Amino acid sequence: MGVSKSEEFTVKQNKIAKYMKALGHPARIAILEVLIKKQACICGDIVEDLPLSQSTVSQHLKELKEVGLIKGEIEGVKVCYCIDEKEWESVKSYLGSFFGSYTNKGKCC
Amino acid sequence: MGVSKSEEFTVKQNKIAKYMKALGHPARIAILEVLIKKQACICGDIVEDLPLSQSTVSQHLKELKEVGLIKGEIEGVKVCYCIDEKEWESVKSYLGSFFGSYTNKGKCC
DNA sequence: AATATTTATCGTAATATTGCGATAAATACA
DNA sequence: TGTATTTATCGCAATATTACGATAAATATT
Repeated sequence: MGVSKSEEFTVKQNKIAKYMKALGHPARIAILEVLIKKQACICGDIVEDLPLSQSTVSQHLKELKEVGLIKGEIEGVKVCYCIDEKEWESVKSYLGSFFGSYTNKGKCC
Repeated sequence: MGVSKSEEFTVKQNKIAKYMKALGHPARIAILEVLIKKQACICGDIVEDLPLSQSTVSQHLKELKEVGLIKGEIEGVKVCYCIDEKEWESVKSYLGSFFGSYTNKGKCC
C-alpha cells in the first residue's frame, strides 16, 4: 500500500538507488553542472541560474547535501556550495562497477 | 505547485535525470542485477527473486522497459526479459562523461 | 471446450515529491 | 539599533510513486 519496502533489499541495492534517486531530477543535474563548472558557487548564484524559486532550489540543495554529493560552507550571510570530491568519486566508482558488471554473452532472448 | 518544470531544463539534463530516476529504486536495481547475472530471465523467475507482488514487479519492469534499459520478448505465455545492450552502453557512457567532467581544482570553499 | 498458467493492466490507498509563497533566522550594513 | 540581504524552513496544494489485489488477456494443457 504505497509503503516502501527498502528493508527487503540489500544495503548495496539501497545505496545505489539512493544516489540515483538524488540524481533523478533535472534541477539537481543542473545544480551539479553549475558546481562542476564553477567549482564553488554561492547559493544565490545557483538560484539565479535555475528557473525555480529560491525555496525550491534550497530544497534541491538540501537533498544533494543529505545524500553527500555536495557540501555547503557558511560565509557570513551567504552559503558557498561545492561538490564533495570524496563522495563524488565514491559514487562514480560504484556506478562504474555496476554498469561495468554487464557484458552481453549472447544469451539474450 | 507540484507541477514538473522539465521543459525549463535542457534535453540532456532531462535525459540523464530520466535514466537516474529509473535506477532510483532498489527493486529496479535488483531486477537489473538479476538480468546482469542470468543474462535472460523469465518474468516469473524475477518475481520469485523479489520480495514484491507480481503486479508490482510487472510495474517496475514496465518502467525499465519504457526508459529503454531492458527489453522483453514474448515466449508463448511467458515473457523473457534481458538488458538492452545498446541502451545500457549509451547510459554507461552518458554517466561516465557526467561523472568524469568533474575534477577538483582546489577552488572548493 | 474447459481449465490452468502467465503476465499486464485497472482501481485504489498510502506515501513521497515538487513547487511556491510566507516567514524565520542569521549576519551585514547604515 | 534599525534595516537590508541571504538562506532555510514551514505550510500548503498538485502531482507522482509505490504497492497490492482483482481482473483481463493470451497461450498452454487436459
